[in-house]
Amino acid sequence: MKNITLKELAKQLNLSVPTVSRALNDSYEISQETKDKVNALAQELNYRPNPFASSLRKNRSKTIALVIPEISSVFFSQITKGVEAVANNKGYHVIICCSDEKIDKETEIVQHLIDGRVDGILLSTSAETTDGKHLESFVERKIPVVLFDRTIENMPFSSVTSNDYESSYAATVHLIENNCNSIGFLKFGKNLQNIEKRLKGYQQALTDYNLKPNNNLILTLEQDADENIEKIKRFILNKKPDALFASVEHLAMATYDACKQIDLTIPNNLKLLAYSNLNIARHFSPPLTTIVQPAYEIGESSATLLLNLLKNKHLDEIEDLMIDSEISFRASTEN
Amino acid sequence: MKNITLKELAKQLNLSVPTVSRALNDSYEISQETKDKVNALAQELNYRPNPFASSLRKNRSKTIALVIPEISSVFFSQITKGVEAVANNKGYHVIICCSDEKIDKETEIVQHLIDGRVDGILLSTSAETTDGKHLESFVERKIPVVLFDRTIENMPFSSVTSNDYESSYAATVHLIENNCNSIGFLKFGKNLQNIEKRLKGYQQALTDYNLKPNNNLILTLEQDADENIEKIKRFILNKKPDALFASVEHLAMATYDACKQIDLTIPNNLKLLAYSNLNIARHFSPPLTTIVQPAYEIGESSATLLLNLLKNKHLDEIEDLMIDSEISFRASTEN
DNA sequence: TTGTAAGCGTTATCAT
DNA sequence: ATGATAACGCTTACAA
Repeated sequence: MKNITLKELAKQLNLSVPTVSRALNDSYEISQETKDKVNALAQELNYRPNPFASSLRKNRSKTIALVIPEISSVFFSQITKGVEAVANNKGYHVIICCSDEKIDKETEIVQHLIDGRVDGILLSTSAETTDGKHLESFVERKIPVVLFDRTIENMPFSSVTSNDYESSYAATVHLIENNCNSIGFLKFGKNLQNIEKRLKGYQQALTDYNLKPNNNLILTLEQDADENIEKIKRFILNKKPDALFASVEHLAMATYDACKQIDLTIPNNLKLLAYSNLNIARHFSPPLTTIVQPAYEIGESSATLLLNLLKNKHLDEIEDLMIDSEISFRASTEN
Repeated sequence: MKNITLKELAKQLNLSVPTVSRALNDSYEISQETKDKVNALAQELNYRPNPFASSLRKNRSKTIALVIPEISSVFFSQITKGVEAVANNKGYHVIICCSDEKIDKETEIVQHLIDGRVDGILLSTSAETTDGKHLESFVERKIPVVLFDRTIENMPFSSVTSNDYESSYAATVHLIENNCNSIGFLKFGKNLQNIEKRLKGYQQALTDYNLKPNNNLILTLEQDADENIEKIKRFILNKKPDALFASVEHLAMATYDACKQIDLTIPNNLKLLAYSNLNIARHFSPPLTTIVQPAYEIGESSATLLLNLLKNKHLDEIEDLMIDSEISFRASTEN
C-alpha cells in the first residue's frame, strides 16, 4: 500500500497541490466547496500528512521534550501526566527523556534534543548537575526552556517549583514540637537547588527554636541504595539523632532498611519524615509522614509556561512560579 | 546565529553539497583527505544534521515508540530502562507514550505514531483493550510491532512475556501449603492476556490440590482505587476468603486499605500476595509476598526483537519469548 | 479562488 | 573521487 500524499489527492481531484494543502489547513482563501471535496477524499483515502516534510518546511515540530532525572518515581510520573494533559490539549507531542540522575546522560540527551529540533524543553536536573553550561546551546538557538523542581541558578529560564523552604521549615517544626532535639538531615545530590532550600528551611527552624544547626547532623548521600543504608546505619550509631529528615523519598526507604538492620523502631527510637509523593506511604511499617509536592500542578504549570513562550517568543520574560506542598502527618513522627 | 547546513559547509570548502554529505557519512567513494577537511570544519562550526530532512529523504526516523499503560509503576519504568539501554546502544531514540489504561488514548497514540512515522513500536495494552483492530494499520504499513507483557491474541506480532501461568500456579500452591483453602482472585481489566494466564494458573493449582475453583471467588476490578477498596471490603465480608491473590500491584494496595477499614489483620485473618515489582514491598505492614517479573529483561528482549525486525524486515517471522518471574516470600502469606 | 514556482536540508542516481 | 540534478512531501510568495 502506497502512502497517500498531497500529490495523490491533487491528482485525483484535479486540483493543484497547494490548493489541497490549503484546503486541509482550512485556509480562508479556499472555497467551502473545495474544502469539502478535499476533506472527503482525504478521509476516504486516510490521508496522513508527513510530519517530517511539514517540520522541515515550517521549522517546528509541535513536539516538546520532558527531561526528568528518574522515571520510577511517583513524583515525576505525576509531573508527566500534568505536562501531557496541557501539551496534548494544545496539539503538542511530549517526548520523555530520563537522565538517570547522571550529568553525562543529561548532557547527551540535551544534545540529541537540539539535533532533534524539539520546539521547547521542560527540564529537572540530575543529581550530579551543578551548573547550566550544557544548556547554553538552548539560549543561543533561542529554544525555550522551563526548569521545574530542580532548577539551576543564573540561567535565563523560567521555573516552576514548590515552596521547599517553607515546607521544610514546617516539617522541622513538627519534629521539634514532637520533642526531637537532635534532628539529622539526609541530603541528596551535589548541589540541587531544591534540596538546598530544604536544608535552609530545616536550619532556620532549628535556629528559631534555639536548637543550633550542627553540620555533623547533615549526611550527604547519593544514588546507590546499599551504600546509603550502610552510611545511614553508621550515622545513626555515631550521631544518635532522635529524628531524621529525608530530603528525598528513597533516603527514607534506606532509613527503614537501616533501622531494621540495627533494631531500632520508628518512631520510638527515631522519628522519620520525608519528601515523598508515594500514596502507599500510609501502608508502611510504620506509616510515613510525608511532605507531598503538588506534582501534577507543577507539570501543568511548567507546560503552560513553555507553550506560552512558544507562542509569544518573549524568551526574556522570565517567570518563577511556586506552588505549595502539603504535609501528611503519620505514625513515623508520632510521640 | 544561523543554523549550519551542508550547503554552508560546501560553500566554505569549495565542494559540492553531495560530496560533503558523503564525507560526513564516511562513504567509501570519498578520499580520506576530503573527509578530514570536511569533518574538521563540521566540528568547528558545530554542524548538526537536520533530522527532518534526513528522515524525509530516507523515510525512517531512527526512533521507536514505547507504549505503556501506566507510567507510575516500577514494573513499567524498569521495562523502559531495559528498552532504552538496548535502543540507545544502537543509535535509536525512544519515545515513551502512556495510554493511562484507556483504549481511547491507546488508539489515539497509535494514530499519532503512524502519522509520526516511528520506525517501530513496542506496546503493552491498556486494561480496556480487548483486540487488535486499532493495530491493523501497522500491519498494512509494514511497521514492525513487538508486544510485551500484555499481548493480544491472533495478531502477527512477536511478543515477550513472563511465565504468568507457571508463576501464578506456584504462588497459589504456596498459599495452599500455608493452609488456605478459600483463595480469592482479584482480577484486573477486561480481557488482559497476562491476567487470563494468571487466572488459569491459579485455577489449575486449586484443581490439582482438590480445591475446586469457584467463580464466586473471582472479583473483577478496574482502575479507580476508592471503588476497588469498597468492592474488596464487600467481597471479603461476603465470601470470607482466607487469602487473596492480587493479579496486579495496585489491587494489593487496595486490599491493605480494605483490611484496615474492616479491621482485619494480614496475614492472621487474611493472607495476601500480588504481582509487584515494588522493592519497598518489604517495608509494608506487613511485608508483602510478591511475584516479581523480570521487567528490565523484558524491556531488553523486546527492544532487541524490534531492532532485529527493523534490520531484517522479516515481519512474518514471529517469535514469542518468555522469561521467568521470581517469588519473594514475605510476612503477608506467613502462617 | 486557484495555480505556478521555489525552497526547506538531506540523500540517491547518474554522469564526469 | 567529485559534481550536477532530482527527489522526499510539504508550505509560502507571488501570479493569474
